[in-house]
Amino acid sequence: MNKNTAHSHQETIRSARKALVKDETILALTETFKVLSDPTRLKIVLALSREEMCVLDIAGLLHVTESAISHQLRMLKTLRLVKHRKEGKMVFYSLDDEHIEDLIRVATRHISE
Amino acid sequence: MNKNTAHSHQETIRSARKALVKDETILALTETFKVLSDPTRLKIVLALSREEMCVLDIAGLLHVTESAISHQLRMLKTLRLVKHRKEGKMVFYSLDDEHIEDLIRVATRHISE
DNA sequence: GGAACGATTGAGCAGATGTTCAGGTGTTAA
DNA sequence: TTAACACCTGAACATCTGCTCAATCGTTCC
Repeated sequence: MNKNTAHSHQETIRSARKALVKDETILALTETFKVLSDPTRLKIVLALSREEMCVLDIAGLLHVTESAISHQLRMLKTLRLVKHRKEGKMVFYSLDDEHIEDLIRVATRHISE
Repeated sequence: MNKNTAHSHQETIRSARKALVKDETILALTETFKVLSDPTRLKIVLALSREEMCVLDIAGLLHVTESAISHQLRMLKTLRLVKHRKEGKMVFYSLDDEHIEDLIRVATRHISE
């Protein structure tokens, strides 16, 4: 039998016994947190949680260019966090996820200690 | 009175009336989400939520170098998410935040639809 | 003392990220 | 048709991020 240090030996045993979270789950979780980790995206989500808005409205509200907003909306759309509705030349966006607001609510409670 | 388009005019009124989230709050929220948006850090937090661990144990468990873990632990320590306790040449880390686990729990519920 | 060990640190690097810019699509109105 | 508008897109850019590597610190044990 190998004479490992007691330390790394215990680690091996513990590691084998412990049921870890699946990598796939870890990635899904980090993806979720990553979307909300950018100020612009978080502001968009917060704005849309109040009411449906079009791109120019969001851009004006956040003082960010149309283009930047459009890029972020595309990402939010891909991740199925927002949905859109066309009306003439305007595109109205709204939240498409009930859980996200819970997540922001819990985080808000967290930062206020 | 200026003849703006009806669209941007309404935006102006709405923007003035609406009470937005403070920028300071937004930054605190994104900071919180950003910590959990990296797989290595999330795994560290999940591991420490089960039990106190030293650097080498975490490194072995996650198959990441000591150095990488140490770097991340420093960040987690700065953000007061973990605390440490020295015992000889080993440093044991543990969670220092009750709310983080709630946040992960809510996110887990979210990804499982 | 010196060797071994656990942990930390800083510089450097490759990859990811968010914005800008210029150009494009599709729709409406003149 | 033409012009204006709302929006979208891809490339380029600067910045940020997480890891590696080498060196270092502090502690323990011989």
